[in-house]
Amino acid sequence: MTRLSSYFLPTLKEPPADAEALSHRLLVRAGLVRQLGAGLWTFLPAGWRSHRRVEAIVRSELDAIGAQEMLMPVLQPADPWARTGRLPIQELFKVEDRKGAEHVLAMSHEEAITFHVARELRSYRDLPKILYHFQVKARDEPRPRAGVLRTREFVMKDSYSFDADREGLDRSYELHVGAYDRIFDRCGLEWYRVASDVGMMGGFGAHEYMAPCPAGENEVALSAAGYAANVEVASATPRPVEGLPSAADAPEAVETPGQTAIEEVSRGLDVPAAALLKAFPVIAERRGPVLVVLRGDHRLNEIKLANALGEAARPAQADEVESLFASVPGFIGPVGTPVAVIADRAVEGLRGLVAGANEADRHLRGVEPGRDFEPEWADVRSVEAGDTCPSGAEIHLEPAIEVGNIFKLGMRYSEPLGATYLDESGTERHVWMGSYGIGLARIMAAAVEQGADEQGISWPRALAPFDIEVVALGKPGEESLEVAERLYSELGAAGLEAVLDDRAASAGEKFADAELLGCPLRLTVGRKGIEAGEVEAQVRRGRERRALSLETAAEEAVGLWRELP
RNA sequence: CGGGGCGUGGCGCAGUCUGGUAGCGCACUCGGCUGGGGGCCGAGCGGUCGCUGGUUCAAAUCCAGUCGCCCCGACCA
Repeated sequence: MTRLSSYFLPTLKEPPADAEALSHRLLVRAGLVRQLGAGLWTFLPAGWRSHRRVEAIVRSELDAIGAQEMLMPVLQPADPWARTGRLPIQELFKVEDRKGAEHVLAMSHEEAITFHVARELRSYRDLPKILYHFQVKARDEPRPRAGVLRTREFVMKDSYSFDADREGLDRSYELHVGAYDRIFDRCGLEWYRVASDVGMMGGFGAHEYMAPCPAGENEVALSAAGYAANVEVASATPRPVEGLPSAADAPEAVETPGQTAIEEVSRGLDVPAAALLKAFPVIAERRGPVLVVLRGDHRLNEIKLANALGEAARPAQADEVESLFASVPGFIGPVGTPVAVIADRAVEGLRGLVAGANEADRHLRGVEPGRDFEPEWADVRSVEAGDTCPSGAEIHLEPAIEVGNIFKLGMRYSEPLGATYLDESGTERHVWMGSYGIGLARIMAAAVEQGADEQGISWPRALAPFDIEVVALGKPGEESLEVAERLYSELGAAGLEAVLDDRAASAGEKFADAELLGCPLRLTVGRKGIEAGEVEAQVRRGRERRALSLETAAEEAVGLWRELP
């Protein structure tokens, strides 16, 4: 019997002063987690129960798609990391053993799993395989933050798929899509699967699972029509420009002394910011100088630009603007520029625009893309609230936390680590891989953020540390404790995990702590209730109360519990 | 890595500017009352003032260094 009188659940009236994020404050206050160092967190008994519930859900859905659980070490020899080129990663913890041999603390397990697969899987008959484990990941984060949301050590479920060809990888990926959708549904989260950037690793496709919450580090673009994308890659139709100046036969120079900012030129010439052409001089790694042109009220999205260029680019320095772009910082524009121009699609078809004249204190008006300069068109701007999605619905932006990701790796690891197999014709081929991660603590934190109210946490039924909290009121020795214990046992017999508040504390303290801990259902047993033949039930979410009959309280409570979210 | 802030009983804070007996609330212990929304009375326990060095008759307070933690940004394979 789990009794609060002896359970290690140190609740706090006030959150630690340095806690800002809601989940951080509440997980600490409710006695679920404690900090050991920057980005290093201990899960106390009740917090670990929640964590394990998440784990159990993840495990059951992965097992259901035929994935096989295993376990790989955190401490690993550095050599495979050197071979895949990941050794220089800043976030990778490096350690030496007593002999001076280089090791790492794994931040993920592609190297380890591929190492094994390369040795053990030889034939197309051995494929496909999906392998996974729950393991601590170590990352030397430049900036841990927000409690358990971004830490230097955390438990992740990561699975890896191994297939003979691209079609096989697609199938393994789709299996994970299904499993992940079910996992986040079962966890009771509001979530979105969004297309994501494949990043510097390349790869063949990736999605992120995002849970909207105020402490989220990412931003997702959502629409009522079901559009969902990470702003890193989101694409949308811009709001039309209002008050565009009339078109001209040819660009005409105007004096704009000292007006280097969009806002200043807009005011000086009395045209909307959207009628300006914003020009970003960048230096691409291989292509060299490129002038990127956007609508004046839009922002450049560096990730989309890198994807459009097919390589990374950096902003040009002031001296480079003069030497390479033959222009003047603040007055740079696409008309007459000696370098290649990439223009955002939002300016396609617009006329009567204003652009920098590539001379100090002058702009051009009446500019028309396609006539006055010939750009390469690309979608390189950041979407913003008020844009419309492909189905025509308005887009809004929300902060969200990434709770999972799925990634088509291809042969990124099987090549350097020599993971090959012989196909039906006896030809040696590389294995096609995918990797799929889920952060367990982040699911907890997201659930807390999404469900909390003024009183504290309100867990989704599937993740609560306990299904039901039974509160026994009255002085020690009174009948209510006996009744509460009986109720606890009946709930256990019915398959629910309860916790009993048998502490010698006042009713107010017990209620406050129960609402802080956030179990979905609270049953209160007190003298008055017993005399009236009743037990009070309070649903945590909404805090609605109702009376249950003393005799059938357990049975009624189980029924009530099953209806909860 | 750039910017900002904070380290004083378990938690939240005051005291630092202007050097002179370390304080408050909560928590905790004991006794009593109360017993359906953090209740009341009384008596207690508990602090190397992050650390090191310096200045001074005297340092939580001034100076130098250092460590730790938080927030914003950058970064986030």
